[in-house]
Amino acid sequence: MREPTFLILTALAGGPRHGYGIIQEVTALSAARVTLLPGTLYTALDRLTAQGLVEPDREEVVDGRLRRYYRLTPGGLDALRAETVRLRQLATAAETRLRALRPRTT
Amino acid sequence: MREPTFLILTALAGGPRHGYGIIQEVTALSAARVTLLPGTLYTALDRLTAQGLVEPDREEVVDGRLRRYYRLTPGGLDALRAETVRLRQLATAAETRLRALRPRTT
DNA sequence: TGACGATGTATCGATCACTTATATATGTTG
DNA sequence: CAACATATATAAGTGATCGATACATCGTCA
Repeated sequence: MREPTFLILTALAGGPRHGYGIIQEVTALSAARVTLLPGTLYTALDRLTAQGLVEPDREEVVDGRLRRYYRLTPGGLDALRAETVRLRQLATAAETRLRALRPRTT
Repeated sequence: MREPTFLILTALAGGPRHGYGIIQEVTALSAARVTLLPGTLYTALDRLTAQGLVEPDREEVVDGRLRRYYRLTPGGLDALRAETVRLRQLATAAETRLRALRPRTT
């Protein structure tokens, strides 16, 4: 799973969101480091839906504009949990080696 | 940067390694979760060399077989550090949301 | 009123890292 | 002598993302 996909699932862990809302949420939770492009978002939502990690929630019309909401499935939540563990393990493994590289330089 | 690339840099943070040695190192530090394939490794080494993150170290012949060693460049070390911070932040952001999802279920 | 930017969804082509498969060669082990 | 570990290399294919474009509504500003 790549970064944009991971961030989409993370955003949806905060509750159902519509596409544009996910973009804003991802911008916020990544401290503006990642800005989802429409091409990435909507193809990812289709793919995640096909994989059963995400599902349509509801549709609303606000100010004449359609909002299509999505939510995490139980499987999507599991996938997010597993992926989070994986990322933390990767980070920890690298941090251990980086720390060993400068043993008390101070 | 994808997982295999990250693990290659992490392996090289432990000192210069030759290709096959990197494969073994990555298997070890990922707890056998990731097994680098030759196609992934050698194309990644070429790419990382072209990007200046890795450079040739030395060559040895052991038991009639060539070993081509690589080492991290200062830029490669910086990239690994930055990437590690990024992964840690991603994991932390997701963990925060996952924790909020079940507030003291016990 | 007319242009621009924010909101909102959609799709196509290109890129890039990775996978899969294959190739070649040597040393060790059964 | 066959199978496996060691060691490097490359070509074809896949899949997620990027970049670009498209279309429509609403609010703002000149």
